[in-house]
Formats: sequence, C-alpha cells, structure tokens
Amino acid sequence: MIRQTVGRPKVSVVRSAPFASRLIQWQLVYGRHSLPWQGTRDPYAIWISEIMLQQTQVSTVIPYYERFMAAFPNVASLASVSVEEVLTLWSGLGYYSRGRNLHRAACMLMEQYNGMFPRDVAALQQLPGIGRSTAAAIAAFAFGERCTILDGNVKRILARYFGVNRYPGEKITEERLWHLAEGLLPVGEDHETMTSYTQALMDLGALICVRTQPCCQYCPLQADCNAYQNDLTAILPVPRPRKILPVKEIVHLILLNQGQVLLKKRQASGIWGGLWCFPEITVDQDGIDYCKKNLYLRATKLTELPHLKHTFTHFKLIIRPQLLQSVMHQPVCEESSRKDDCLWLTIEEALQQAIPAPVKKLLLMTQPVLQSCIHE
DNA sequence: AATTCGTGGAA
DNA sequence: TTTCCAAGAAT
Repeated sequence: MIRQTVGRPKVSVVRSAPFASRLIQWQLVYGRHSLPWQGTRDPYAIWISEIMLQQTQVSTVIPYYERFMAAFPNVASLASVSVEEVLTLWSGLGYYSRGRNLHRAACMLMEQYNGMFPRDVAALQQLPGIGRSTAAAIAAFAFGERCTILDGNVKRILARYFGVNRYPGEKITEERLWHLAEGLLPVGEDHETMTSYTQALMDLGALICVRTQPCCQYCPLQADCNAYQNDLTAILPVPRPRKILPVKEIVHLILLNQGQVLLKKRQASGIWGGLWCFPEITVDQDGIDYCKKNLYLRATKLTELPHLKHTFTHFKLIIRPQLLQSVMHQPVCEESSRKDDCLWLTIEEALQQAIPAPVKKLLLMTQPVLQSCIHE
C-alpha cells in the first residue's frame, strides 16, 4: 500500500461522509438515469441486469436484457421454462453458467420463497450465481439495504482514491478493498440514498474514473484522490499479472445432409457447457472415421474452411472447420437420430438454438455453401 | 489461492 | 495486431 492515514473506525466513518455525499450529488446531475434496468425497484429486473452485467459491458447487455425481460418478465415465468430456453436467449452473451444458475435460482426462489426475493444480503448470496457484490447490488437497489458493491468500477475507484498499489484481484488486496468500501457507505439508511450512491459508484467508474485517461477534471473526488494528487492515475490500479495464453487447436465438423446440419450438445461442464455445437475432434483425428464410429454416419469430405480464431480469457482457440457431406443410410439414420444429444437442423433453425458465438459465425459462413449443395 | 468459466469494445 | 478487461462467481 502507498502510505496513507487510515484512522480508527469512528474516524473513518466521519471522514467518509463527504465521499458518499459528493458522489450522490454528482450522480444526480451527471450520472446515468435511463438505462433499461433503472427506475425500478423490482428485484427481479435488477437481478437479471446484475447477472448479465457481470464481466460484460453495458452496451452488450442492453439488447439481451430487453429480449430476456420480454420473454421472462418475472421469477415464475423464468422458473416455468426449461434451462434450454434460457440458454437460447443467453446465446452469444458468454459465461453460460450465468444462464444455468439464473434458471436454478428462479426455481429455488419459487420453492423456498414463494417466488419472492429475500431482503437480506446473506440470503441472496445463497442463490447460485449471486456473489457478494451482486447480492449487495440487488439489496441496495431493490430494498435500500446499507451494503456496498465491489465490482471492477469500485475496485478501480478505490485503488486510485486510496493509492492501493497492489493488484486488486489478489485475495488480500480484495479483502482490503471490501473493508475500505464498507467504510465509505453513506450514513443515512433511506432507500433513495442507497440507490443513488450505488449507481454513483458505477457511473463514476464508467464515465469519469475509466481505465485509460480518466477525466479527473470532472471528478467530484479529485481533491481527496491519492492517485490524482500523486500523478499515479496512469499506473493505478495495478494491472493483472501477465500470463502467456496457451493456444489450442481443434476441428469442428460441419455435417451437411439434405439442407440440414448436425449439432451436438456439449457436456454440462467445461467450455460452452450444455450448448449446441458442431461435433468436435482433435487435429490429428480423422473426421470421416469419427463420423462412422461415433455418429454412425458415412461421410465424405467436401472442403476445409478458413480457420477461425477465438480468444478466451485463459486460452486462445483455433477452430479448423471441415465441411462434410453425410450419406444417411436408412438404419444408420435412425441410429444417429436416436441419440438425444444430436440434432439435425436447417441453418435457420440452428441459429435459434443455444449456440456459442463461433458456431453462429460458422453457420453464417456455411449458409451460402449449403444453398449451392441443395441445387445439386 | 489460483483457475475456470465468453465475448466484444477500446486503445 | 495484441493486450486489457468489463456492474464476478464457482470451484
């Protein structure tokens, strides 16, 4: 830590008053007030938005949020559908365990709370997909509970404000940030104050205290900000320690038959868990052989499509797509269609399933090819 | 405690 | 192009 004067608890509570009130005053004038999930105290709407916004930018979330709320406007409607239907609307958004947990939590809310939301943070945190920060966001926005969030915005703000010169993702540092955040909460306990304050933290981080080139001229915390006073805003917060991303290479088999493609459901765990994907093999496997042994399909190779690069947080993936024409003999056809983890679909149908982003790209690339195949 | 979960925007 | 990371949680 950079040298700083952190007082005893009583002192820090008193000193925190200006922090919260300045933020709140700033938020009322310069903050965001028209995001789709604002202006409501419906815990369901707030919950959905908070889950979608985990590690995901606002502009990305908005269309997904609108579609999701239109389809599932409340806990009961979400709990009543299959997890498949939830993942279909989640398709392309990433971190698909969020969608699975959302559905599980909706079912738990129906069973344990009669479809209502518990008011306290501890109970909220028991629900799958709701951690400490998301629980605090829901409790603050929906119920006016006096609890603090600690998302990427707040970590960045506090790292600068207090001059925290260690990586915020580090466990010990994160605990420190939680403690600092608790100490900055507004003293009042009314709902409106907690809503404004929590939104203020997010807005300051998103609009002023951004990662690169923060707009310190317009920051209500400028006078007390350690990083600004010491010209450290460019190097705080300390970035994540670099790691070399491993590169994985796989083959996706795009099987074509009578205007349809084959999608295979992935196992529940691992990347793209439970989503529909092309059959996947290693680069040194033979696609035609794989079709024969695992899918009971005779196939002939058509062509190899240009490879697709996809970067995850922890590895890079090179997808080598192979177009295969499958010939389905009658008994073989029955056998392959009997597998409940395989689906023959037109591309239009496939695009409406729970598929990850690269599969969507490949489907769109395949569309013209399939058209020409049909005319043969 | 360190990994494993997606995807796309911004620099 | 590469790098970083965004309203984090679960394991």
